[in-house]
Amino acid sequence: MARRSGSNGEQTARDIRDAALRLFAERGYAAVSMREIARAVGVQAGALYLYTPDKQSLLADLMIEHLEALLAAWQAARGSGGDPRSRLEEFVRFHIRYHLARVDEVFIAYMELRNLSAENFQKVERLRRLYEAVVEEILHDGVEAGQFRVEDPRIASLAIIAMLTGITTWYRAGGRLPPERIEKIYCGMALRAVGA
Amino acid sequence: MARRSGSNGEQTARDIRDAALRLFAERGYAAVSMREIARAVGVQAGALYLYTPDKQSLLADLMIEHLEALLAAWQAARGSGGDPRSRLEEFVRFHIRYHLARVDEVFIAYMELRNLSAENFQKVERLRRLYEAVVEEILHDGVEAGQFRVEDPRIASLAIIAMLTGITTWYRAGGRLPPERIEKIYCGMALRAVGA
DNA sequence: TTGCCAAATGAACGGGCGTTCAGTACCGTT
DNA sequence: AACGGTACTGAACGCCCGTTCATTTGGCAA
Repeated sequence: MARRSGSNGEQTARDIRDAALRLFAERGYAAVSMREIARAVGVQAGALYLYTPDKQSLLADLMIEHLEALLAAWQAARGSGGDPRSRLEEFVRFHIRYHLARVDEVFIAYMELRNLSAENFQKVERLRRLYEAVVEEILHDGVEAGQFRVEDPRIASLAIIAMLTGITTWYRAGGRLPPERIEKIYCGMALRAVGA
Repeated sequence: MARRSGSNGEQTARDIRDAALRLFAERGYAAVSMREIARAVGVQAGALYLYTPDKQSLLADLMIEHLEALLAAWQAARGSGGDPRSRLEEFVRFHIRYHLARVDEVFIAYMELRNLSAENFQKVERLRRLYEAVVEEILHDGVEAGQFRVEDPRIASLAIIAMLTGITTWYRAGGRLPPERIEKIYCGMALRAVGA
């Protein structure tokens, strides 16, 4: 056998991406071998190299694509302005909804930073900071408008993001609380945390 | 060469523990080899097996010892009672102080859960839940006493712990903010988050 | 000085790793 | 029916992995 009947390059590319995402999230980048990814896709290990230059890039691409999609989704979802209080609420709801639908991507983007090359790490770090800046700006505006009571907007933004992203470590679809309920609870906590 | 002059079993055991801790935290359990740990200690890989049955146990011991020490430290540090508000503040300050002094242990206990055997995972999970229960109980008491406004004590405790533990991902000794300042900022946010 | 235990060596085991590449099967076009 | 490109195989490369074990050395007591 060589080429299999009905095979198609674009489909295989997607399959590889999906398998790598799932396996990396389940067991960690370093613990997953190229042969395992290949087996999950249904090809030999060598075939993976038609779609990625190396294992590193497979990971880096997953992370970068995730963060770029996250930022793009926020740009698309955010309203045109409004007061800081409602902007923060909008952000919290967006963040939770987006992250709960993509637990694997989020997990990887958090856990596998140290397996990136210096170059890829910088790219990811830049995107992450852009996202953090979204919250920081809202908090900053809220302080200026006298709506929030925050000692240090940078720290507060990190605290809120950590609080929200922590959900992905325990959330299971069909668990005790439905997503809307979780959204509401965290909204309340985040707003109160910044004195709104 | 076989035994080296001045060598001592207990010292080597400590050295192995410390090297494993540092390397696992730096690069991840799966990415660190027994030979690397041995090199950091200054022995051959085979010598490690005089001190640990296998690589797994090295990781599991680090995590279990950390969590047991954390719980013991809280028992020793906690006051005799007081109202929920001051108990929560006491907890937040304790948590931050303890965690900032042990970033490597915390990092490992967070990141390497999936590299544990089922048996070791359960042990660790049990200890982690005991620690989470500390916060949950404070919140529960605070709600009963009418001091806190919390929709779901379990969720709120996870949210607070996630917020606090997130500090370890960006904190660097000698950074912009001194630990006392960080303590104060997070204390304010945590208390406000639960409506205190 | 001999004997013994503790502490460690270093070689070996079987196996898996990421990656490369010459060769091959399938497919759409001519 | 022949062809050319796309998609893939399967074997091989050199290397590193966790773990075991017979052997060697250092220190101490008799």
